[in-house]
Amino acid sequence: MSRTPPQPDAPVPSPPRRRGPRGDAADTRGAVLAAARSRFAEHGYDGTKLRDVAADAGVDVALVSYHFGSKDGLFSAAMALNVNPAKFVEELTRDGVDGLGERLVRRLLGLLDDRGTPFVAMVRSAATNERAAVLLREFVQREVLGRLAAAIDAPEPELRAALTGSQVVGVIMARYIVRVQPLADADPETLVAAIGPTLQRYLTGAVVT
Amino acid sequence: MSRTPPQPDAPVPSPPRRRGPRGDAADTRGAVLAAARSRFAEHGYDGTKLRDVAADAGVDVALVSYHFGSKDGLFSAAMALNVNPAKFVEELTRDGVDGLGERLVRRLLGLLDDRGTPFVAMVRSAATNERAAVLLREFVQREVLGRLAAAIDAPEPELRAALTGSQVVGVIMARYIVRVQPLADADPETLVAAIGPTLQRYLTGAVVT
DNA sequence: GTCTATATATGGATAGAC
DNA sequence: GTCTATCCATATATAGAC
Repeated sequence: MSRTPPQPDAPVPSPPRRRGPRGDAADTRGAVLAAARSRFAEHGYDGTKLRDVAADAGVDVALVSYHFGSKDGLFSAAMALNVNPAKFVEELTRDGVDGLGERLVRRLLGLLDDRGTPFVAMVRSAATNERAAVLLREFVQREVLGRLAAAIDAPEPELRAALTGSQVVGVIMARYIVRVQPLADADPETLVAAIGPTLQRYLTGAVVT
Repeated sequence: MSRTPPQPDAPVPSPPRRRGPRGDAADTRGAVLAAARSRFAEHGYDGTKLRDVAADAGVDVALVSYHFGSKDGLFSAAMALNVNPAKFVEELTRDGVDGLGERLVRRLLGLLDDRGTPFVAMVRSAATNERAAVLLREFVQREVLGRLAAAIDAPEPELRAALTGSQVVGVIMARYIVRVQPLADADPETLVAAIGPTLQRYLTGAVVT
């Protein structure tokens, strides 16, 4: 197998770009960011080429470097989350700890099922790129699991948070990246029923002997 | 951050290699395979360079191509599992279905905790490389989860198998790749107690409403 | 701000001497 | 079987004209 042959997602037949400032809304930066999110989510950090991002955004490659300095800079900017972790956790825990696991799964799937979310990109990139792994670890641990652990009240909060994170990451890998059936195409509520109790136990149940 | 600066795992001070057949055991092929497993596990498919593999093995780069034809060929050879899935599942299910979840976790951690196992390489590579993703999906689904689903006797065996797989992959990501604490350094038996019941429920419990 | 052209680096693969 | 030398493709980054 020829190692994922050079297949640009869409051949992008090099649309004739005219010179000078763009006539339209001209938010080059925004267009590049959107394209980058999608690319990073699909192919991970190393698999994403600046040329493809530029082509998707309909701008020249050089502009990417111009606006974001480097591929790293682009990645950082693209990963800036569009959801507020604090608000996210607050909404989940607002109604108490009962059914928290189910609510967490439901909310997460709702967030991830509409494509291109930065989180999928982070998980994908984390597998091969050290920078992405650090970002993911720090973000998940501090911004999400830390808050979650603080909100519940049980012994060994860090372990509980990590266990919860492991199941969440596993679902993301299985459903969105590796696409194991029937999990990949399962109805969201099926997964809520199946996985919710797991997270509930990790968060509030008996996890250590 | 300069995107994982060019840091070979060990600087490898280019040991003076003499010409002609190796005087020692001379299992060049085996040495290359071992090095490849370790590299693929550490850096994934795309992150692994033939030059590094060759350096680790103490042989010339050209020999890698000579023996395995291409990077793809090397990957396939390296991924040839050193554990027999059929035997693995048989041993797990031999004593019945009680405590199956715990036994599965315990056996898995025992397998993965001594480094460089091909499975970590597959998970890591699957995130960005399509070939690795296909290999992982097919292997896990057919060789492991399929047998496991057949061995237990419960409705919706495929969903159960996939759910089990998701938690397993999640632990691998969290413990070996992203290294989320305290899960990364947790005592194996702690994880057996924490995660075993989850798998037990996925395999034999009530997972759908 | 945007483009062209190019420097620079990297990594897989091959030809051919030994 | 092993090594040297090299080709070639790919990709990031930058210089400088417009």
